[in-house]
Amino acid sequence: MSLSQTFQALSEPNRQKIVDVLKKGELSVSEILQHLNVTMPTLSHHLDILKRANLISSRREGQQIIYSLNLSVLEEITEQIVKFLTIERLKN
Amino acid sequence: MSLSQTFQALSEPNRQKIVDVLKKGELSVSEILQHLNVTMPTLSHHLDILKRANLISSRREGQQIIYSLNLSVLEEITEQIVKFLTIERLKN
DNA sequence: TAGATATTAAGATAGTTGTCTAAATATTAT
DNA sequence: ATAATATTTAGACAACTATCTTAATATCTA
Repeated sequence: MSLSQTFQALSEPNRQKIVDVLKKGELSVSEILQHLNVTMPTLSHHLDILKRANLISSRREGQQIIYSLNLSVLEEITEQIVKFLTIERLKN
Repeated sequence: MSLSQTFQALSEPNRQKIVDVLKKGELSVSEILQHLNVTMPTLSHHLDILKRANLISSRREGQQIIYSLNLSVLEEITEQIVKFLTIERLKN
């Protein structure tokens, strides 16, 4: 999973919102939809992008598909980003 | 400066490379160019995007324009991103 | 097995992005 | 002043993205 793909996945406001609402716990597609101003197919598309970036996972539960954050992946990504954005300088 | 704009600025591989080479110190446009496979105008465009995202600054030095990272901004952004990607959970 | 509910897939379209070439601007040196 | 060097601006274009409507698929319930 490349850092570019991660940044790209997170660069869209709706997708940031999805990550944000999933922090509180897993949700079905319909539940996520209530937090956004897009149609179901558009949401589905965004979920697909986040899934390909390995940021979220889904499982079927009866009629519904439940999405949740990949917590361990998020931790790794956070580390990677910190490493990328941190400049090693001489300490005084 | 929004988190979306930051992510968007950093989602392009050439721009990541620019940030990366500037970690070692400030460079002129021509010097940065040597690390990338694009034309000068394309590089100029990417520098503009990074500048608008407040990630880099430029100053003229004679015939050259010298670019450098905005270190304090990078630190703030890192904090923001960590905050965004970190999920507060109950500790056992 | 129908009908209802939930989600994804397909196809179209407008807007955005990355790239280039050519031209303009700014500084230095002759 | 003119020419040379360094960088940005303008304009064009192909590729990509976000969005929608319509259609297809999957599951549950009666």
